[in-house]
Amino acid sequence: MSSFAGRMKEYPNMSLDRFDRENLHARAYFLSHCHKDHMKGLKGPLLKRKLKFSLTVKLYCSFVTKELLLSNPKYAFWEDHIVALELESPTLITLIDEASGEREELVVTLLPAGHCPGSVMFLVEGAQGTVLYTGDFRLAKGDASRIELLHSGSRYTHTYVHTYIHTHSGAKKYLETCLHAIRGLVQDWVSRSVYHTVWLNCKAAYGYEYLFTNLGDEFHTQIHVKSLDMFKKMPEILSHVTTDRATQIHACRHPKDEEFVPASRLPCGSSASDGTPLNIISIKPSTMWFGERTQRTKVIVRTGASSYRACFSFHSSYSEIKDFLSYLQPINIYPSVIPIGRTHADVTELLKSMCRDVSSSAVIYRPLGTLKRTRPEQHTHDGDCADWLFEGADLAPVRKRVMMQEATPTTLPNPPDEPLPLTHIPLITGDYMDCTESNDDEEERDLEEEERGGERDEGSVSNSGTPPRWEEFFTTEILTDSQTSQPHSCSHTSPSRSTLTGSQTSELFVDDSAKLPSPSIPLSAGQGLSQAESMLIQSEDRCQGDALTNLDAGGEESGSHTHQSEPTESQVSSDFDIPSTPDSHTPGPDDLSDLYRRLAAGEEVVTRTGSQSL
DNA sequence: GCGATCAGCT
DNA sequence: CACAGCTGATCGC
Repeated sequence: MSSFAGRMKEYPNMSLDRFDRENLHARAYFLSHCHKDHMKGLKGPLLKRKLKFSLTVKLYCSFVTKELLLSNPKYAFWEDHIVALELESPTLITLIDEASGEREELVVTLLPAGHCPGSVMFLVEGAQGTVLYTGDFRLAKGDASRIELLHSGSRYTHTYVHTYIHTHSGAKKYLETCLHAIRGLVQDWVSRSVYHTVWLNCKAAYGYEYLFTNLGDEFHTQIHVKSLDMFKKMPEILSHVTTDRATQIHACRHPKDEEFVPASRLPCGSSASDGTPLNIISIKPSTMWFGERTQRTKVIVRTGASSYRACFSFHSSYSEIKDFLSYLQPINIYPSVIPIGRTHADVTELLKSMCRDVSSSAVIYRPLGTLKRTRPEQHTHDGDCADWLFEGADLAPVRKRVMMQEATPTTLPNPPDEPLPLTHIPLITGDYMDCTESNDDEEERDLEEEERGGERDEGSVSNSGTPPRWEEFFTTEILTDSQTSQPHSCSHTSPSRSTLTGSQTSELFVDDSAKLPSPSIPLSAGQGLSQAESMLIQSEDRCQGDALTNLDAGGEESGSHTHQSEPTESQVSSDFDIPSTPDSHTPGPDDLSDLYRRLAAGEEVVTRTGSQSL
C-alpha cells in the first residue's frame, strides 16, 4: 500500500487516490486510475453521506476512469459527483469551502500515465506552485519530453515539481517483447487442437487490455472475460473480449475458483461445450522485479507443469523513472511507496539521485527557453528547504492547442457525449531488458528454475513495439454492431506479427529446454511441451546498480556466450541513444543545480541561445 | 450485519 | 523486495 495519505502539502484541500480519514474533509477528489489500492474509502458510508449534503464536492478523473468506476454498482452513488476531464486540457477548478465560502482556484491538467485504461497523472497549478502527482505510471523513455504541458511555454521553468513517485516500479521488459513471447507461447499451445486452451491468470482489474487486443488480433479470436460491462463504451477493447466461453483464450476469473481440478484451472469450466476435456495452460502476467546484482531473466518462466509466468509490468522500470525524473528535474520529490527495510529518506535520496543524472536522459532543453522573474515567498512549512511559492496569477498564459475550460463544481461543464479528440504522443519504442525475476512464487513449484547460461536477445527489443495508448480505446459512443466486428487495425503489430513464425522466431526464443526436466513432466493432457519449452526466453539483464552508473551505450555483450547464429538487422536499440538536439548543449548536473538555485533565489536568469545556455 | 484491519495467499 | 488483488478471522459499532 502506498504510504501516500492522499494529500499534498501544497494543496491540502484536494485529495488524490485516498478517500478515507482526513480526506473526508477534502473539497475536491481526484482519482488517477481504477485500481483498488488507489480507491481506499471511495465507497465508504461517511463519504457517501458527505456527498448527499454537498453541492460542490466533486471527483475528478478521466472519462475512462469514470466509465470503469461507474461500471461497478458499488460506486454508482458517485455518478452525479464525477467530473470527467479530457486529457491534456488544463481546467480551472474552484475548490469551495462550503462552510465559509472560501474559494481556491487551481488549474488541473490530466496527463496520460500509461498504467492502465484511464490512468492519468495530475498536474496541479495554483497559488502554491506547480505540483505533479504521478500516481502509478508506465512511461517509456523520452515520454516526458513529449508531453507538451510538462514544459510548454514558460511555465515549466517557473515551477517546482513535486513528484509523488511510486517506487515499487516493476522492472519491465519492453512490452512488445513480452507480447511477442506470449504470442509465441499461445501460438504453440492453441495450434495443437481446439481443445488446447490458454488461461491468462490476470490479477488486477484493469491493465491487461492491450494484451487482450494483441492476442485477439493475432489469433483472430476473442478473449473470454467475466463481464463486458465496463468496456461497453470502449470499442477497441470490447471487440476483443467476449463472454462466450467457447474460445481458446481465456482471461476469466471467478471469485471462488482455484478449487483445483489439478490440470484444469479454467475458472469458467474445464471442459468444452461438447464435454471434451480441455488441455489448459495458464499464463500469469506478472511484474518481474529488480534483483540486486547481475541478474538475467527470461521473458517467460515456466513455473509448473502447465503454468507459466510472463513478464508484464504496469509500471515504469527504474531506468524509465530515472529518465522521467531527470527530465522533470523536480525540486522536491515525495515518494509514495517505501519498500520494507528502507526509510523514506532512503527512497527520496535515491529518487533525487535519479534527477541529477541527466547524462542518459532525454535532452533537457525546452524548459530553458523562456524565463521570467520569480520571487521567493514565505515558507509555509518549517524545516523544508524548498518551499518556494510562486505567484499563481499569471499561471495561465497561452495554452497551446487547448482552450482552458472551467469546471466549477456547481456546474457540470463537461458534456458527456462529445467525441474526444485523440492526442498524439509518439512513444519511443526501445528499451533494454532490465528485469529480473519475481520471487512471487505461486502454487506449483515442481520446477526449480535455474539460472544458467545467460544469453541475450537485444535484437528483439528493436521491433515495432508501441506501448498501449489507452485513450485510443475509448469512445463516448455506444457501439453499433458494425463496430464490434473483428477489427484489423494493423497499426501496432504489423511488423512483429510476421516474425512470429519462421526463422526470426529463433532469435527471440532461446531454447531453454536443457534446463527443464521437461521429459519427465507430465502435462495436463499427457503431452510434451516440445515447442513451448523452447520458447522460454532469457536475456542478459542489467541490474539496478548498474543503471545508476553510466552504461556503455553500445550494448556490447557481456553475456558468457551468444546463441542462435542468425544475425538480425540488429538494431540494438539502447536506452541511451536518444538523439540530442542539434547544436544543443546538454546541461550537466552542476549547471542545473546552479540554475535551480538561482531560480529559487529569485535571481534573474538570462537565457542565451546556442552553446552558452545556462 | 457492516466496516475496518490484519493475516494469509497468490 | 513488491504488484493488485481476494478471502477469512477478528474486533468494534
